Amino acid sequence: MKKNKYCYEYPRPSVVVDCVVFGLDDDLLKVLLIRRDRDPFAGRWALPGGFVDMDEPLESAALRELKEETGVGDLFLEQLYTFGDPHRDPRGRVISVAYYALVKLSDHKPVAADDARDAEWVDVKQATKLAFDHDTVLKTALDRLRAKVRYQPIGFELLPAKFTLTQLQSLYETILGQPIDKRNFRRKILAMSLLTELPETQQQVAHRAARLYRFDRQRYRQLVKAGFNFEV
Amino acid sequence: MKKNKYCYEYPRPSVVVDCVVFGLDDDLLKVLLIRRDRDPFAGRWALPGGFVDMDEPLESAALRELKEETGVGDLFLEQLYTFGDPHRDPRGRVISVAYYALVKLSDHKPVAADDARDAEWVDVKQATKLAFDHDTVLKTALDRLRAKVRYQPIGFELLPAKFTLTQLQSLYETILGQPIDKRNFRRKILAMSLLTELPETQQQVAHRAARLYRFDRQRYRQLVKAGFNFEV
DNA sequence: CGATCATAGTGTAGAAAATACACTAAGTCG
DNA sequence: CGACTTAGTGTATTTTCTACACTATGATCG
Repeated sequence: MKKNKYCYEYPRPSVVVDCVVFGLDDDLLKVLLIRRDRDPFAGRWALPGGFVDMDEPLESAALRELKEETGVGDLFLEQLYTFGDPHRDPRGRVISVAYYALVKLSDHKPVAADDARDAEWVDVKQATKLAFDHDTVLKTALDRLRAKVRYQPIGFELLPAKFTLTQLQSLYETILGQPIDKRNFRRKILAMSLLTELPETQQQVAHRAARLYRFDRQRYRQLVKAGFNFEV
Repeated sequence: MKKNKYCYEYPRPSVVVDCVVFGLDDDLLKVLLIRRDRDPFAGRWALPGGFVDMDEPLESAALRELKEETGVGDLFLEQLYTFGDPHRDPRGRVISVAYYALVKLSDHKPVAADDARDAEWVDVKQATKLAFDHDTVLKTALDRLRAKVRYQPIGFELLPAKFTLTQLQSLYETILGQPIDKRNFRRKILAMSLLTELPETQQQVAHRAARLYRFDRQRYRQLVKAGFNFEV
């Protein structure tokens, strides 16, 4: 006896949040997908997401869904776009507020076979034929990530806390899909003075060990306030 | 006998679209506001907007609202952000998908005192203490406009079809809030080859008449496809 | 009808930023 | 200890950005 308790004078759409979660697995950019076990689109991959509670801000809803799927708390999260085509969900009018997130896949390693949900990290190039309009959502997120990474240092969110300059460069090359000159890249990145050189080097590599750096978030905030910009 | 016909198993928020409509009035950047005649926020200025119909795409809802308020059809319209704080409307949960638009105020001159609605073009600098969270929405739109105008030639949407380079420069100065060097500006703008020089000049000015130009939208589309970028 | 006024329109030189490019250094492994 | 692998470094050239001031043209007014 819990059906149809909530009645309104005019019809209302459902509102969901969907999350495009990016992670970097070696040199592959991956996205977190969920295998749907019921119709519509049973058996197809979909973006994690769910309904927004009535007393819950949109961003909190996105965070909640993410924690349920990935267990990850500390991450970069930003609103992407709102998709509202009347027929994007065959069950009825569902408006989706999409977010995209960047997680340090390397730190929180609980990758596949989570929480009883069939969640998996999939190479973005393989992630096609998704449920609903999620192909479009993913493409929008990728475009945004590519555009944003050029003028804001968000790439660090995908790397472990300590990383080498080569890792960082390779990340940019992966996201932007084009090779970058090593010397020019290093000069430019270091000129931003957002990186702190650590007294440590890489361990257990079969060649000269590279210096480790960390991203100096505090300094970044200062520079943003001072009106700096950060093109790569 | 039309109350509460629409019943659901779980509660649902209302969804509205709100529009931030910018127009250029001489050297002032203005925004279209509506004086609210009922509570909440009776007597305060608000952004034009309204409920999304169940079978209507979000952008169509925004366009519909805009036509109702301004009579303007031909305009630049883009989704801005979705505002979903649970308490942004004291009457209940209302999620607002905000759009921003640029209109050629100079062409469609039916400015104030429209359609029985108390709509008015207000200098953006004067537009404060708006209803709901519309101060935030307006600020977000302004930030977006300022950022976007630097790398996409959307400024033209605010000017009449035929305009002088001085008008264009003054528009950029108004939006960006800083003076620009005349010679450098002209060189850069003309180098993009997005402007077609017209065989006409300005009329009825008490000094040397300036050459008129028009924006070549077709050429713009070609260049976008070719991966050009357009920083100013 | 000539002087005055207001804005249109134009070029260059110096500084800064972007690009292209190849070798030596250091650590591991067999 | 030689071979292998990646780390780390500098310079010259080209391109882009910036700063800057005078002449041209048309309208108006006395």
